[in-house]
Amino acid sequence: MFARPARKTRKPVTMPDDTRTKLLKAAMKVFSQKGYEKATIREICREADVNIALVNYHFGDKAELYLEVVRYAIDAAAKTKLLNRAVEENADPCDALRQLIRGFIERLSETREQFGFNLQFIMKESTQPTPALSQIIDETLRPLYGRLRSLIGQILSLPADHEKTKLCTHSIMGQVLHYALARPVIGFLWPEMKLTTQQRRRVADHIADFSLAYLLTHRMKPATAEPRSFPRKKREAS
Amino acid sequence: MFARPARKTRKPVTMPDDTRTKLLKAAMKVFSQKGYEKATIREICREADVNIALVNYHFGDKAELYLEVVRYAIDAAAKTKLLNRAVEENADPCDALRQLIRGFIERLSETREQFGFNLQFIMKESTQPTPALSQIIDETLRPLYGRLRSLIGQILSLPADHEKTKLCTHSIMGQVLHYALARPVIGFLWPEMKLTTQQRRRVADHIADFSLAYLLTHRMKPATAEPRSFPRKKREAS
DNA sequence: ACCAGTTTTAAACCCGTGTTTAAGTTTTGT
DNA sequence: ACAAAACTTAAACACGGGTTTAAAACTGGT
Repeated sequence: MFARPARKTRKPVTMPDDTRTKLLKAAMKVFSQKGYEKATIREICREADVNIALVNYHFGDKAELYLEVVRYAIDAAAKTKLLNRAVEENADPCDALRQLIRGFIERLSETREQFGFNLQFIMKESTQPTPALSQIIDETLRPLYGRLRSLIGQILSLPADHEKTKLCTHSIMGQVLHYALARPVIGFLWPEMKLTTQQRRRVADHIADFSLAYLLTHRMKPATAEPRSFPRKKREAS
Repeated sequence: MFARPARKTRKPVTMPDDTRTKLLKAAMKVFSQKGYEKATIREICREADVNIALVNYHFGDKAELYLEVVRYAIDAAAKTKLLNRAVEENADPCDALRQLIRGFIERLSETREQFGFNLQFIMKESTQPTPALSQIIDETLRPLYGRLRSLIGQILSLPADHEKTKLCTHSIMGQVLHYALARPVIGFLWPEMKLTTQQRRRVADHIADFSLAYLLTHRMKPATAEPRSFPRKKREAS
């Protein structure tokens, strides 16, 4: 409401260690578990074993702490280039797509890992966007979306921003996100379905098969003549 | 904490009209827009043009009001048998599936309509389940899930509880829910994409085409010999 | 007209939230 | 060694949430 007490020492001279990062880690954990709204700064501070006032001292307010956590997570995510590699290493766009889906699902699933839940993060806010949402999307989801689109465009022999390309892209994203987002619902409907490592792989391959069935039969220029039967269970090392 | 002032007149002798239903309608609206947590009793009462204390007088507390709203919505949903009709009226399971997807997307999209957002309701809770979730799923989502599964099982010539059947079912549900759930995300990635009535239809048909491509080429018994080319843009009256 | 029961009202209550204060303690530069 | 800056602490503050109260207004029956 009124002016904040002029304490804006963003980056102190000391090592960027101790309290600030303790808070970041704790916040990361709590935010990802509870979501922005339900996460309380008291719990974060308890988790970090730190005084309540310190989050305001170091970050200003809850929203800025959240943004900082997001940046932190994004940074960590940028280092795991799994998804990019999938595209670069595979000449065949179909293989790249399959790989991309696998990596995506892997990332979405490993919630407990230290840097695994970036995207889960994103989606948790998706039904009621936070101010951070647009930034998150800009910095992580949009490039991935573009990559996916150009890949699918390749397969379809269509431009990346063609409507059909986009529809297909969202069809695939929808399937992938479903398993990450609606887990509780799936749990009720399909109790035996635990997302173990193997099953994740099965699910990913299913999504790839399911989607390629359409993509391969709807390419615009059937360059290699007739729509050949699909390489359904084309397994390969990750 | 301690005993509630013994006012439990669930159904008064007077017509079940006025205040109680005003509250139900308002609560339905607000809950569906904001979700359980962020919806405030004060806003609901303001919306219903009614005193704050009345929700506690008529329903006990917020949770019971919520449950009552859920029951109300389920009841309303049961009356609109759009989805069931889609199955009964179409001999061809593919047509039934397309119709089902259309109806599903329609239901999910028309948030403003009086009884449109039952399912939106459900999904909003899916990332952070409320106590009501299990009941909702049992009473509405599960039968729909079963219907979808048996339909897909028919197309695939597989039992309804075969793993592949389930995977395909979730693939389709994933796509459909994606457009309802992750709307904000889609909005960022694809700003031109407004879900108008026509575009909803396009999306629904795309999902149907996209999914049938796989289903029709992976039936177990290719009863009618070769996998015939798909009836891609098979429009028909709703 | 009166009364008992039901419904409504305005005002509070209690609690948890994010935030701030004012005073302490530690660290740092000189 | 000493002062200034950085950091930490315990305690409050302000606000909004759900809930409750006690009294007023409204019924319907006799």
